[in-house]
Amino acid sequence: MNNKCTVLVVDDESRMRKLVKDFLVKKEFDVIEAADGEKALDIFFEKKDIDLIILDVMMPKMDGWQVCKEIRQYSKIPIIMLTAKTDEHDELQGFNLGVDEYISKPFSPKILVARVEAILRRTASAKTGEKINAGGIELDVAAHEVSLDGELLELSYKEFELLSYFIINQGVALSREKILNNVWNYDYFGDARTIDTHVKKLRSKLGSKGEYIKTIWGMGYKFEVESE
Amino acid sequence: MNNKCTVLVVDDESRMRKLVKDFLVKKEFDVIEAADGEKALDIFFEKKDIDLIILDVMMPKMDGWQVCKEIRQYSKIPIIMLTAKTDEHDELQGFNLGVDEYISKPFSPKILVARVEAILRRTASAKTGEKINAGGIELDVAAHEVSLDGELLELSYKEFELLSYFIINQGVALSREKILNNVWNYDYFGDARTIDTHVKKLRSKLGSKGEYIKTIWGMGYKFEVESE
DNA sequence: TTATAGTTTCACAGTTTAGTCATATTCATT
DNA sequence: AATGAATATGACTAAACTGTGAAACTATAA
Repeated sequence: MNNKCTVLVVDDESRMRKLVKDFLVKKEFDVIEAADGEKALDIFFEKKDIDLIILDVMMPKMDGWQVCKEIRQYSKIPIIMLTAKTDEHDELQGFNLGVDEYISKPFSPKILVARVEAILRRTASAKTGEKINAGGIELDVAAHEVSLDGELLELSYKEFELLSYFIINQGVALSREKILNNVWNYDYFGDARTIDTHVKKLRSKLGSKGEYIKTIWGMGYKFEVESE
Repeated sequence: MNNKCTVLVVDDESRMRKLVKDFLVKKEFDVIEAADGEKALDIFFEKKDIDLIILDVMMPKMDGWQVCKEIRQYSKIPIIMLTAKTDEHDELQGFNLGVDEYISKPFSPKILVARVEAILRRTASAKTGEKINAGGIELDVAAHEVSLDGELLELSYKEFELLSYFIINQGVALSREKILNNVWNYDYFGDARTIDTHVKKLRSKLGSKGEYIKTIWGMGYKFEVESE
């Protein structure tokens, strides 16, 4: 999947860096380490082929938020933040700063790797102008367009976001909460039934293909194409 | 089920280590031994492919709690604690430290193995795309789907949750209380007989495979596939 | 400002499901 | 085999959930 993607791991604790590095190396990633925020910035601006940054929040001199803010002025590179404990305020701050994922220590390295791969998959498809096809529904992420059997479909912003989320996660049962957190924002506190309304519209716009959006009673929705 | 999962067994008594090791090896696990807490930490941070740790509480130099605390700063790896006798205070402490299971000596090695397998199944299924097969019943946690010999089975939300819980804990006897706490919520105050009704429905939907859900008289239920 | 499209909330109706209860059955023990 | 206790079962009711249309609200552009 990845032709040696390069990940920059920033943490002041060498043991933690080593832990993360070893797991990523095992999964065929190139890993560069940085012991503090300043070094991280140096490396990032010097080497130009870094694909993702894993950033510890708690660091001396320059903390993770500052590093993130600095980088975000120049780059949209995916950033994963590591924080000591689940702290909702942190999480909100992170998403405002454009953090892509947020993992609280302690974490399972396997999960870390899974998140890294998921993010790179996501950004890869957005970059290369790749199109995703699911049962005749063609999604052009870069162009923000959807075609039904070649015919362009008019979708609103939210409708597109929702359909993208469904198609990217096809075959996976998605709870309303999960959908809200991903398609809306983590700080959205509205009614979960809003989803239903959007699903209704999507289904009607998708015509017969609307059936791919399945209802999972008591749980949420799932996008699935029959013949697979 | 497991492609040679590696278990780290930490106990100062070599006889106890050997006992646990022999049973795990018989079940196709790789086993690494450590005679004290410090060695355990060394091994854990050096070798990165350990899937589960079995940890004795009573050890010289560094006791099990300390080892657990140390590891939990870096990893969510499943930890099973062995203690000399059931002591509620210990159990609470362990729970706060993030211990996954708690087994009091003396224990039946069979139970130990069953718990190890249950925990690994649990963590494995958390990873996406993992399917669990138990005697022709295939559980796809991500898709929220169950197949019987390849044939998709229609289950309600609760039925699916209950069956998942049974299959993840296959081979483990489950009291009604435990089932209520895990499949329902901790604040559920309804009748425990509700479980019976759901078991009834599950059994009938599972057809001949319904027999895998065994009744343990005066206690609860156990999911077990004959030939195992 | 007004018009327009998009988003969200709400209430009602129609379904599905969960849980209860009474009765039948099974089990362990004597 | 008889007994008492626990479980299985089927029918029923209450509760929970979803689909839908319309109204309220928001943001945007003319």
